Amino acid sequence: MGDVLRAHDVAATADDDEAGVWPGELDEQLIRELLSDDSLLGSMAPPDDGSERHRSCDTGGAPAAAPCNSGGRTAAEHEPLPPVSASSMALCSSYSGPTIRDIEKALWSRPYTSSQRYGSLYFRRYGALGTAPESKHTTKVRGCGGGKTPMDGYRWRKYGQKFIKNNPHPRSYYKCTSARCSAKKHVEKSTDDPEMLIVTYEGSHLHGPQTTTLRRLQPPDAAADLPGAAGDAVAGPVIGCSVRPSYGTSSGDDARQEGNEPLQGRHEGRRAHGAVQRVTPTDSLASSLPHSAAAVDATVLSSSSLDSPWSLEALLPVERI
DNA sequence: CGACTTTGACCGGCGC
DNA sequence: GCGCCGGTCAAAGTCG
Repeated sequence: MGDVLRAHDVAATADDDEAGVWPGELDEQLIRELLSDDSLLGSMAPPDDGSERHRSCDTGGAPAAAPCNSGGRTAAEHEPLPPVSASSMALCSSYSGPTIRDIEKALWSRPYTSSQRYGSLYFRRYGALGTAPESKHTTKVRGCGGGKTPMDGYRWRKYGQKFIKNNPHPRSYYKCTSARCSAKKHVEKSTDDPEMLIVTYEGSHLHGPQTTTLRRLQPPDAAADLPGAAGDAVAGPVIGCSVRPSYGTSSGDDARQEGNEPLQGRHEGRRAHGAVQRVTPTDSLASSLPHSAAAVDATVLSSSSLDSPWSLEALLPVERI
């Protein structure tokens, strides 16, 4: 992490001289605000052993959950963490999500150097929130049973769905629910193999993986035997397949929708533009009830993914496109 | 009631 | 200029 800090400091200094487009103070203030969020704090546990147990970004293909912007944990390392509540302690004690090392690696997996990254020209052109073209990446993941999308530790809000030309399956559009985070993704089934989902991430997260909101917590009976759901409530970010019924993160819901065939009759005529499909609550519920956990692809919820939910194994980029 | 999804409409880029 | 297409918006609906 020290490397990140150093790079950040150097870059900030350089930028202050040049244009002040990306002042370090602003950076840290922003991060500090983001980290002040309880849900985020819970997910930002201290590194455990710093070992190579988590290989989140080794491949450079961790787009799925890599908070690849803003120096991630920088401010938190500068500042002592605020006192944590008992619940936060509980969160941390059972936390098995990304470590600082993961975030660090994610940061350094970016295809540009620190000077490029913080260069004023770069930010003048693309803005400071990580929406540069370089931050767009596509991965191919295996859908969880029924075409469900593995959760990637972030909370997404669906804001659109559309049928794309030459693909019988709809593409769903998601934004990160975190305030000021510009990360987006869209998910669509592969035309070649409906079991495979093509997930395209655009922009970068300004924060670590997110827990779900307490309001959305699953009743114990429904979540108890579900690897992803069980960890959801107490163990930080959820990675893996969503088996949550109708609520939870959107990344699970997208799969819920995509697991159903489009309503041919109603929207066939306007597929190419604005075509949408409606999934009845009954269908979505049935397809995502606990029993479907048995259908979860073994490669998705491997033991390693349970140990380190934020690891890339859990994020399942079967193939980087 | 708030969070979230659905879905028709709208907008801008691009090729012809 | 026109039409196609992908991406986004926002009101309405859904759910617990």
